[in-house]
Amino acid sequence: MPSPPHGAAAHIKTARGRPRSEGCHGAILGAVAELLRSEGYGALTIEAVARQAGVGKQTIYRWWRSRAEVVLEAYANHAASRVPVPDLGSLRADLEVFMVTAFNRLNDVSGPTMRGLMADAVLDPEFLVLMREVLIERRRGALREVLARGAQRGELDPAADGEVLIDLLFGALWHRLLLQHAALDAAFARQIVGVVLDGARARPGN
Amino acid sequence: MPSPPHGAAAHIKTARGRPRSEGCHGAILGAVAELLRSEGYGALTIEAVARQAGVGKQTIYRWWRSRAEVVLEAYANHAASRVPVPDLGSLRADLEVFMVTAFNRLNDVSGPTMRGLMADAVLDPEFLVLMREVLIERRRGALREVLARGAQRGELDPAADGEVLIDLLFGALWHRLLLQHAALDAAFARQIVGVVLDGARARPGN
Amino acid sequence: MPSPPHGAAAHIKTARGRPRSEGCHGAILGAVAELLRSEGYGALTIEAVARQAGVGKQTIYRWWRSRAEVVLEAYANHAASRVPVPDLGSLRADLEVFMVTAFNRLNDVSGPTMRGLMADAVLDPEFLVLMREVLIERRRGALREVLARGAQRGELDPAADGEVLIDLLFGALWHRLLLQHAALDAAFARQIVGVVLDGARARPGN
Amino acid sequence: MPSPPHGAAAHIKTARGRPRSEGCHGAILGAVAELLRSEGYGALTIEAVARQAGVGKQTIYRWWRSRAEVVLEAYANHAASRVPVPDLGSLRADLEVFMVTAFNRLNDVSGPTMRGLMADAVLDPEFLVLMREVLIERRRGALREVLARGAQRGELDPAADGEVLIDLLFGALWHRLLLQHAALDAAFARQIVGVVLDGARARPGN
DNA sequence: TCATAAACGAGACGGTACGTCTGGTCTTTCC
DNA sequence: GGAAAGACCAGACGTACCGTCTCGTTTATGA
Repeated sequence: MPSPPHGAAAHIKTARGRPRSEGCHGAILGAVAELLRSEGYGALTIEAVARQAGVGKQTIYRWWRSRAEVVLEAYANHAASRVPVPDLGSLRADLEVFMVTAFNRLNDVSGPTMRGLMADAVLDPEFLVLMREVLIERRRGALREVLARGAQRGELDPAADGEVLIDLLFGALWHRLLLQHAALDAAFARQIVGVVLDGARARPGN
Repeated sequence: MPSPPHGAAAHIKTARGRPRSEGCHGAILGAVAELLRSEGYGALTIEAVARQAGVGKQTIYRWWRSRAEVVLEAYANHAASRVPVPDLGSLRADLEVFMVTAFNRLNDVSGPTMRGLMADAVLDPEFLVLMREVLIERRRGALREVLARGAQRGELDPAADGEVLIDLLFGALWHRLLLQHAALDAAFARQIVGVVLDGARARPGN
Repeated sequence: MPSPPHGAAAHIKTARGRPRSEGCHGAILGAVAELLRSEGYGALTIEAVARQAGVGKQTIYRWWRSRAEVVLEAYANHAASRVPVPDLGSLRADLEVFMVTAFNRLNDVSGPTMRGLMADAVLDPEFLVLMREVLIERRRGALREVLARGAQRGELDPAADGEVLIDLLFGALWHRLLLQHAALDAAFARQIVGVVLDGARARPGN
Repeated sequence: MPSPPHGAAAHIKTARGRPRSEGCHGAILGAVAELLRSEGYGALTIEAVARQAGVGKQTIYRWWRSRAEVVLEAYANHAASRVPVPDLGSLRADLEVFMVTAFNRLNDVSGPTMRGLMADAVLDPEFLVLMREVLIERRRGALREVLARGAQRGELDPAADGEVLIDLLFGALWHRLLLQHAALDAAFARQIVGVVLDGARARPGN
């Protein structure tokens, strides 16, 4: 993420005085990553980040508007910038791989962070917009690509609305991620892709 | 909700001391409803509830463990106790009606509350368990009933896993509710039910 | 009192960050004085002081450890810094004037405050030490001076222990102040000084 | 102390209903003594006493008005009922023995309790009256007796005011007890009695 | 013998204040 | 003139006691 966040916009002019320290910026993001790892999202307060990073609170507020925005950038930096788009020649295979890849990342480390970000987004409309743009939309785009490739191959009913399919697939993912009532595993990936492609309706000929 | 909440559990025996006042209990829930309506989930603090209800803070903590638990009970009391299960003779119709009914409730008033509850559940594992039990599971049960009726009628592929279908349908609902990137309307209900039943795969004969 | 109170100790070095606001410090002491006057020692809570001074509670705790310490400083500021030491050429006259002066101050305004401070000191050993240092010892010193002058003039029995005389005189003062069983008036001053100098023993020659 | 305390006054009439339990009364006083010993005056709350005594709070309030009143009675019960009045044939000896006896009791166990009672008395005028009556006045009376005996023997200057002497002697005692700046020991007893009887003034002939 | 009435243990109740924590903002000095 | 440091106002947090108020139960007296 390039991240000249809020306020800094349109600093095309000379930028007098001491330039903003990239070192600070990095130290803050590093502190966030460290705290997420060691204490969890709940313990992540602006004050704790400032302490951990050896930075004044004001410096954090100069670059970001809220805890959630810092975390979002720290998270985006480290892992999410590239969402790989599989291309195996089959829509079903592509979707399954895509979902399993996403599941794996969530199960490994990023699950708690994503859950925390979503919680903050729900309570903070301004951040919700940002998160949709830099996190959600990026992933929807990747999935959209997969679907488009399938459509080109003629694997998709032309009447199907891609956005709805994306809502179904990501919806199922987020549902289990947030509620934790069942695992995000390969079986689940296969099942939701199966239903979304084939439907659950009984068919005479089967 | 029957709700002899925490600590009071299983006091079938004598129940000594002054009994807890149902009046207080109700006043608190009423205050929560009022504050949710007038100020929103964010402004809902224990202190504000106590003030509004004319009650000591300790009295709230005596009945509930956290803000989220009070809200959950207030919400469950007023609207959620009865989840209607449509029975129109067709699985597709039943599902569509079920989803549209849910959407309407969310669009009318309970959307913000549900979003707030989910945010708290994500940050508080203890509450997550409670919320799954009294809110989520109740709704899943209703949907499960609808699916079971369809299966009995032979409308469902016997190989389909009901829980997965439920995750897909509720996942899509929660996804749009939380991210607010698109409306929860009848069209969306029709679309997701359509995909879940028929699949999005292109079919030669169609 | 110069008063860079607790925690700030020995900051001879640079003192980074925003310096503590003398304005706040003064506003708090002013609020304490005002509340003591209008509501009395009992009504003086940290929260009331913060409210009256337009200050956060934390700011009070940053400067002082307890209610009693704030009051002590407020009191010391306004009245006690200078304990006048009379010098009339006679030990008896000096002692009587000293005691009457002290009585007058207590009868006018500072009586209730001194009683409150003593009550807190009795229940809080840490504060007791502080109070002895900045309030009691200062006054004992003044009385010690008076006695020393008398001794120089040869008016005191060289065998007499000054500290014991001070305990007797201040003891009598505090006794009536705390128990309120009799007035602190000029007659009492004359009487205790008389006994302490002359004794109450019957003497043949008298 | 006979102690049919407050409210019960003048029940000449039949006294219907269940009579007050002497067992409770005793259990409460015992709990107070125990708590004073083990936790100190500061930790002594009505709730703690009720818990320790296995008694409802209301029962305590039925007999006494405040914490201080319970403590006062517990203290008076166990030690203070009899203030011994020495009679050795000499005023000086009687006074010294009286003071040393008092000092010893304070140094042994009752010091903290007396200090706590005084702190409460200072903050609670109603209790101050009670404490003067049942604690202070009793002791002043004993000392008054000693002085009267001395006067009868012609050992006291007839012009001396006994109350002032008492204020001086008890004042010195309380002063050191409350401020803890020096020990209450036999030397101090001898010194204050010496000054009060002989005076500290230099005398030509001595 | 049984009704009345007060005391009892228990603990919920409305309050008040506590001391702590965090959020955002501001005000210094240092670089 | 940016940045660290940290003081500032504000206000919620959860806890501790306060003194009062129900409860159901117990223990007396008096009808």
